[in-house]
Amino acid sequence: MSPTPPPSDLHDHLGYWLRMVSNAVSQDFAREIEGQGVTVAEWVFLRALHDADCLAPSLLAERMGMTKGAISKLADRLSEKKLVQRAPNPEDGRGQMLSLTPAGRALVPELARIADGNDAAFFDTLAPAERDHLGALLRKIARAHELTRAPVD
Amino acid sequence: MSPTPPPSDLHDHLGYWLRMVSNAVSQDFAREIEGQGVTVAEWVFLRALHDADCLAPSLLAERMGMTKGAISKLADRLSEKKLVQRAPNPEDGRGQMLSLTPAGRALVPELARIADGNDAAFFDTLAPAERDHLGALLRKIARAHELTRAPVD
DNA sequence: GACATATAGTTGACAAGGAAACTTCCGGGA
DNA sequence: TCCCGGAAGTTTCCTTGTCAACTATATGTC
Repeated sequence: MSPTPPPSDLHDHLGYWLRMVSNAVSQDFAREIEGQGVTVAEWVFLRALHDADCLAPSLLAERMGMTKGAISKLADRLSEKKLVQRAPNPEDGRGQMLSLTPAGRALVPELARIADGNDAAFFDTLAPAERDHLGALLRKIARAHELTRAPVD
Repeated sequence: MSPTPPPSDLHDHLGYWLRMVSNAVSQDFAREIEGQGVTVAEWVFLRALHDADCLAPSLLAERMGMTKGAISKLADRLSEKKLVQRAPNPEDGRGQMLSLTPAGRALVPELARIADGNDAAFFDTLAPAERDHLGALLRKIARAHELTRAPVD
């Protein structure tokens, strides 16, 4: 028997493969939407706003799993790009309401198509049943660990 | 027919679930090894060095999927922590040879055990067959896209 | 009504990685 | 031998996130 067994290999962990594939997907996607002048975090931000019509930064922070500070700066950038606008919350002097500008609203479907294409391209090496299975497994894990935040990075 | 179909939902993408689960695993792991004074990138660095005995920074950059600059700074930090040492490469005046210090070598099995525990804890909600299947699917995707770099972030 | 406490958002300091310029060294031609 | 192109590392600047301190507003308690 060896005095100290060799440490487990990186490749033995599911987390390793998960990170590898996940990073590749995200990096591919980031590169594609870079052409639209937008980052992945900005895409998630815009997409959330598209559904909500108008959202408080604190809620967005909660949903995106980022700090208030990060959201504040993200909003600055998107506002600079004329994709998002801030308005005071009439019911609470501290709060504000974020919403998409027309340009921002117009951009979302464009980005969504890119996201669709990226996802399809990346997972087309799997058969449809395998894709379904992969999705089911991931959702099962997410549910078990009560993951709810939209992942950003 | 609607004039503009609604943009696809984030949740429709496999990449979304992949990122969500992957980020959760990594963040959990990062929090656990923080107690050992080490980051995830540093763990990957140390683990690679453990197998290689001595490695050039450029090779490490290749394997970790990071830039030379990042590796240079990572080596600085680990050297500061007395876990890694630099030596000049006798055969090439430009190169150097990175290796683990005794402290670094002693730390790797400790970190490996934490990694094992983290992985087990995270995926124990899946049945063994499901875990195998998940791993197989991820490796299939990695192979199809020729992913070889150890993911870091 | 006044004050203590909590909450919304902003800001500044810091961390860590990428891109590119830079330094040093190698090795191949003329 | 003397260049000159390329490779190895380092350094600088930029980006983008966290954390914690700060400002302003709201709310509950006496």
